[in-house]
Amino acid sequence: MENEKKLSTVYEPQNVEEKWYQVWEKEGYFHAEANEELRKRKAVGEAQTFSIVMPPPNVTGSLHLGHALDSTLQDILTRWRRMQGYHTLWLPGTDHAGIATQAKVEEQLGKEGLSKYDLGREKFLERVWAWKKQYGGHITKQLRKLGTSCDWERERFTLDEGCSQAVQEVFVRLYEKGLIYQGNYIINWCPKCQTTISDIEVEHEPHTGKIWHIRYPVLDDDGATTGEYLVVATTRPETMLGDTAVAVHPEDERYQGLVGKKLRLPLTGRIIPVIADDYVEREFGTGAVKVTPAHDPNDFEMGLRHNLEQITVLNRQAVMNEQAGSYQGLDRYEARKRVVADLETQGFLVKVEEHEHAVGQCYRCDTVIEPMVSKQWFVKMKPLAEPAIQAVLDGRIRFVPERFTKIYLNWLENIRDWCISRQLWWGHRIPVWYCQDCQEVICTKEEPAKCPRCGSAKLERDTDVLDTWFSSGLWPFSTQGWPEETETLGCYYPTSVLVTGRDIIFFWVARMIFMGLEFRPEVPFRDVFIHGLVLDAQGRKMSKSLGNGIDPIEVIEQYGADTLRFMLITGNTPGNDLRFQMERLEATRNFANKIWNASRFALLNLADYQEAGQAEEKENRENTENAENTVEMGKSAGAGIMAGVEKTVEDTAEGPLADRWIRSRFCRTAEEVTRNLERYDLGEAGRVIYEFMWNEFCDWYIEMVKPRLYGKETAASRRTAQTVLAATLRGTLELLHPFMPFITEEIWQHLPHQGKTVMLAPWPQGKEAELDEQAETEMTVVMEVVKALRNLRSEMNVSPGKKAEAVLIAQNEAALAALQHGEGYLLNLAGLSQVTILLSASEKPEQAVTAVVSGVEVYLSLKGLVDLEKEQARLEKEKANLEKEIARLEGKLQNQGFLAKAPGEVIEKEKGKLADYRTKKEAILERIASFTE
RNA sequence: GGGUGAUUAGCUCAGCUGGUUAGAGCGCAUGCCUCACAUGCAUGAGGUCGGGGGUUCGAGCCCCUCAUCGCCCA
Repeated sequence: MENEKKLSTVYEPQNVEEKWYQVWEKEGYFHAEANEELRKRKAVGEAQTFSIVMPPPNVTGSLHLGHALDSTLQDILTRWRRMQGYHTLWLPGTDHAGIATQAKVEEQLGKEGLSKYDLGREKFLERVWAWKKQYGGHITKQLRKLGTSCDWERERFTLDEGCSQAVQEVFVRLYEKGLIYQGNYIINWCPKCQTTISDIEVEHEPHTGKIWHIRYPVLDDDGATTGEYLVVATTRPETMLGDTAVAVHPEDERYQGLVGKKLRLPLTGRIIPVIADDYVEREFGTGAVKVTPAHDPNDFEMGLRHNLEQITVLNRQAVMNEQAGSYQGLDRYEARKRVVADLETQGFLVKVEEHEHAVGQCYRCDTVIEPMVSKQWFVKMKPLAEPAIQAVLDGRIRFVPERFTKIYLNWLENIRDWCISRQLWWGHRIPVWYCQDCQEVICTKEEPAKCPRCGSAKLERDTDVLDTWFSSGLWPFSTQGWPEETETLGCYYPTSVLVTGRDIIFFWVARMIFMGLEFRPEVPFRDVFIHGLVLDAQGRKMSKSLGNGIDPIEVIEQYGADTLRFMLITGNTPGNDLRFQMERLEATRNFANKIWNASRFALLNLADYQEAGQAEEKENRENTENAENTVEMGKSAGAGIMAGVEKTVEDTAEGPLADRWIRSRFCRTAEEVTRNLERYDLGEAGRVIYEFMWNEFCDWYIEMVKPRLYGKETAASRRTAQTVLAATLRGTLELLHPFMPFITEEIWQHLPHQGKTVMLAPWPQGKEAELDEQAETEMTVVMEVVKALRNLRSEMNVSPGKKAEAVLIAQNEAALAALQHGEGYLLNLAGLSQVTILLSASEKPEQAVTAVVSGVEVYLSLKGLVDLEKEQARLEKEKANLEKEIARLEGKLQNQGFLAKAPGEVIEKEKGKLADYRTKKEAILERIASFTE
């Protein structure tokens, strides 16, 4: 029995969450309508739409905390706007993730002792599709557990038919416009993944390596050695086999005489020139650099400037090739050792030093990238970047927080062409065919039957696929049916906001912007809302290798999705990283539990509160009859009372102080939450609700209305309390719903309400009529007095059960009124048997301890218990405190500069404070004096 | 090297356009199983707001500079 009772006081999210998600999805609450009528109504301003495309997670991946944060933010915005009456579309989907997915399937094949070449392209792709089918639903199921209210009916996949159409269309159009070209350039080659990767997929990690100083013999005009040497410094000696020059700075005096001279490359004996190029940093190494145009991006550029030969010495496995002479067949690191050893024995090695430098690695597998010259497809970036820069500069697209604008602009302003071909099989195959007879290059959406130039039918398609980000870049419109002019596009494009992590601005955000601007008349989204990363408790990135990752699904199972969501978004401010701390998770779980118990309290006291509106109540019950977890909440009120609630709430303008106060506070809270949501400060919005719910609603309001609910006052008073309690709790749950969708729905269903789901309840707005300045001021006085009394009790060790007597002396009429209105609360909340409220009494209590709050002298009678010395010490301390403040304020108010320059209201405020402190001090002094009499 | 963020209570973080006796949660101390909640209630202790300059009547907030940590770019 006792056990059972204990259980019921704890909120158990598991059943609740599962249950409600199914209802929501089944009822179609997530679905966004798109039709001509809506488009027209939107056009004339009769309807508003709100749309987000979800950053598509890797189709075969699992949810991590980054997704959880990202999705929670999007869900909050979507649910909030939906409640505000917007037509909302949150479009979900997944990404085919070229390299990642292919690698997983290859790994699987490897376990069977097979390689993709054993299967061939077609069979291999069948395997990948099968893999996708098997694991592809995993992450979307996980997203559902989180409560995401996205329109699953519109779920898309970057490799589905529609998206593929869009990709082909875009490729062909860019090709025809000359913005896609094929060429031999230096690219980043990953020897492990066996594909090119783009510049931003290369990560630069600092490494402690070595730098070798090598002497290259100088030749005279006849090709004979002069006995002179030019010493170069390099971190990659093995690439010297592909050197085609040595470069020095044109103004470097040390080497003035050498420019134009020839050198004999050690080991190979090749004759190479000394060139002058201002790329060379004079201070670095010896100021002379070997130039290997085929294996270094900077050398490549230099090579173009000086028309140098490109000699490729490494093959695609990063093994030395036939150009490497006797080093052929050696891995690049093995070759390095051999080259160095040979240089040393042949006397060309001058010295070796420790050297810290950045090494480019593959973002996926960490393998050191090999820059290589290779024939690849590129997107010409300058013409595309320009409008993308402009759109942000002129404010058509806005970054939130604003500081990310600069990061975006910097990148686009220094952009290089984008290598988009990948030597993979899993992806969008490049829509280009080569005529085997006349070498014609044919770029077209439909497979051509014959060569348009020579008529040959011997056509072969390009074997490469496109960078995954190429298709992701089209996501905002490819998912909405483009290139068709669909109703969805008409209703929901441009999208309202893009929500994503700051690590993905270049990869994705920038590309969507320039693609969107190129292919649609408008920007793809208005706002870009950037959030930080979720780090572990020590502030490190979560990673597989560190093993410090936390599985959001485990968290959800243990604490509930509501808790995870709320914890993730209230833990920091926009754009900043978040440390994931279990302690905070527990604190948030406690908040959920607090809501649960406050609601239990409310429902227990609303059991007889549903007589009116029987019919609607019945309907309402039908909606919630599967609410099994809440048997104890079962006797809930129906919706029919709503009409009565509205009316009664307004009537309370003259009603009990507590009611007027909480309604006023609720209105302000609603306003503040809305304001924060509008500026994307979701964390602050959440915190505001938390504070209202816990501190004001639970700690004060509920405590204040208990006597009324327990029938200690009139029936009318009880009924009003019920009305306000129900309406305020319901409203707070509505405010909280976007943040904690499950628990709010569960409870909302049991409270008096209208409609079928809190998801579609109107967003609470602060009603002007319910704002009540006076009630707030009076309640502040009451609360301060209660706190003062509690403090006195605590300091004087008055046991909690013991009732005490208090005398309160108001120092002005307003305070007097407040105390009179709040008398009942004072008795209850401060544990008093009796309270005497006076206006400036001549006689003050004898056996009592004292405190002074704004406008009120507080006396707690303690017959025979007052330790005079202790009490005096306490008062002296308070006096000192006040004197310090008074001195500070006096100084301030005597400062002519302050009086002359500060705004009037600030001066008034300071004067008010000073007067208040002086009155307090007055009272304290009087009290102290009374002891010494 | 360039850019950027952080630095506020023991810990994790708030502090919006400069004016509060600088806040919260956790932790800590003390007292409470008060008929919604001990995942709770009440009370309290704890901060020279990283250092140094400056602007201002007034700086946690603005400017300069230095330091430490982190991220991005080269």
